[in-house]
Amino acid sequence: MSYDSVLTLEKDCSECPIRHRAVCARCEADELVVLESLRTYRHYKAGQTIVWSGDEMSFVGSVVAGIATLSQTMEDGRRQMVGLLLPSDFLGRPGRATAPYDVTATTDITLCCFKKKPFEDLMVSTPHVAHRLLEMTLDELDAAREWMLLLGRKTAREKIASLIAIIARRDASLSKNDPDADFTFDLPMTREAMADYLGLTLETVSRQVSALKRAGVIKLVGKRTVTIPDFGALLDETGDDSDGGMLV
Amino acid sequence: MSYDSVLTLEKDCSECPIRHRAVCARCEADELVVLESLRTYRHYKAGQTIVWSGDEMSFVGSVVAGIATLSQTMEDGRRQMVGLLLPSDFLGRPGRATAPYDVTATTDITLCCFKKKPFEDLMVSTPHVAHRLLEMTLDELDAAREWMLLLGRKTAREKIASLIAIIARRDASLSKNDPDADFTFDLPMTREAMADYLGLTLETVSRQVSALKRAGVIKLVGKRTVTIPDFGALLDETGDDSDGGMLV
DNA sequence: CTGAGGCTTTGACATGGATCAAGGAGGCTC
DNA sequence: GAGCCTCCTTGATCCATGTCAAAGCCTCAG
Repeated sequence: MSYDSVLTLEKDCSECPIRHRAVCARCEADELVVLESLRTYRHYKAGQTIVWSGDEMSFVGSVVAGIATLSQTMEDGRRQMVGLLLPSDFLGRPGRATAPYDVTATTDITLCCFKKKPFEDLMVSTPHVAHRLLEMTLDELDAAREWMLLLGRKTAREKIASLIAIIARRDASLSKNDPDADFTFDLPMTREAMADYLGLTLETVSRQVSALKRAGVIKLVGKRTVTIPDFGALLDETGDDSDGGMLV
Repeated sequence: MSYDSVLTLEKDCSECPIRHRAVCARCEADELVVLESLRTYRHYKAGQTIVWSGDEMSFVGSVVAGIATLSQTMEDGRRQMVGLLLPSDFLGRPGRATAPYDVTATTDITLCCFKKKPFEDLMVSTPHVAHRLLEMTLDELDAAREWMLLLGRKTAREKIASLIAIIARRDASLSKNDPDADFTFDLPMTREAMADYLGLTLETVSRQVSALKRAGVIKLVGKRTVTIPDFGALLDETGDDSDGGMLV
């Protein structure tokens, strides 16, 4: 294995960090061999735009490491984030020529890409890929619909609490913290990005974060590091069903 | 064919009105035979709840005729519609036990249903079904994301104009009207339902409909029948890119 | 250390949409 | 036709959030 390939994570698929969660999750060893022969890695720097809305998309792929966002912008500059791509999430759509949203790297990011046409062929020949992609798309649709409730009906304070709870939960599931301990994590985004997710202005975000802090629901260390002394208290602020919130 | 089966649209799949658009669109004649042996029709009256959020869902299926909505309700009664099921749309999710939303018939409705387990088997054995379902799910995801922009960033007036434009377009594509003529259609929902879609109150909906009428963008005959004298003028009110709006 | 630039906070004020309240229009039953 | 629904409209007022503006904090380059 070359030094370069170590740097860029281009290992065997069998050692890939997203092996068990990405579109290829269900593939057998022989299918992986085919995938491996088709894939190429791409790297983008934090802040870089990966695709512009309306551009032709010649490839599809999975996020291996890093975070990207999907967003739409109106003519006058109003912007709404419509999706978040975390490691193992899939980018692009087989069968579509142009991108419907802007895709932006929010951290340095590595993608495992396939040219669109070969991937479309793969979808036909490899049901495991198609099936896993369906599963992932259905999950994304659920997430989008939950977000619609947030955007359409929640107050600013509920929106902030919901976002923090979602990020906290994700971090908890990744880092397997002691669930009883206070727990602490970083908000991986600016106030402006939070505003774009939540359909608010950055000033309102700032004010509501301060309000939750004053109320003791969260604690801040610096601007970005959050500690949650009582997760239940945070959930009470989200406006979600008390039980529904716990189920996830 | 029995009298009863004519009444309930239970014809051969080959004569089914949604044959070319539903999950079964890609199926060959031999696959249809299998589907036909598994399907059962269900009927619901306008206003009836088809599934409650959290209920176990023992079936999945397609809308044959009529309209249903997907909605979420918060503890205090705030409600957000998160999806619309029109003829040929698919209801339910293979692999999931309970419904994540309320599903309500807004008109009398007929569903072509399959028990969940046999349908899941079908998904494996019939790639045409799985593939079509993926395609439909991706379309729904796009629609959900477009709606997120509307909910998060559009003004009340833009929301109303967008909703009317969407309904108008759908009716136009169904009825193949002369595109240059004024065209006229019914809003298939109450002001309250419109409010639940758009994240507004029914009063605001009423006011903004009146405002668009005063501005000459739409004309009303009765409460529900809308005429659009100049589609371009309506699109200008939606806040969408002038070209993007036209592309669809 | 100093200054510059990006991010964030906070204040003062404006306003779009929500809320509360009353009444109108059309359709239904009797 | 009378009375009663349900749905819709309109007015008055309130308030959450947006807008505009200033200043604070942190980091980085020099």
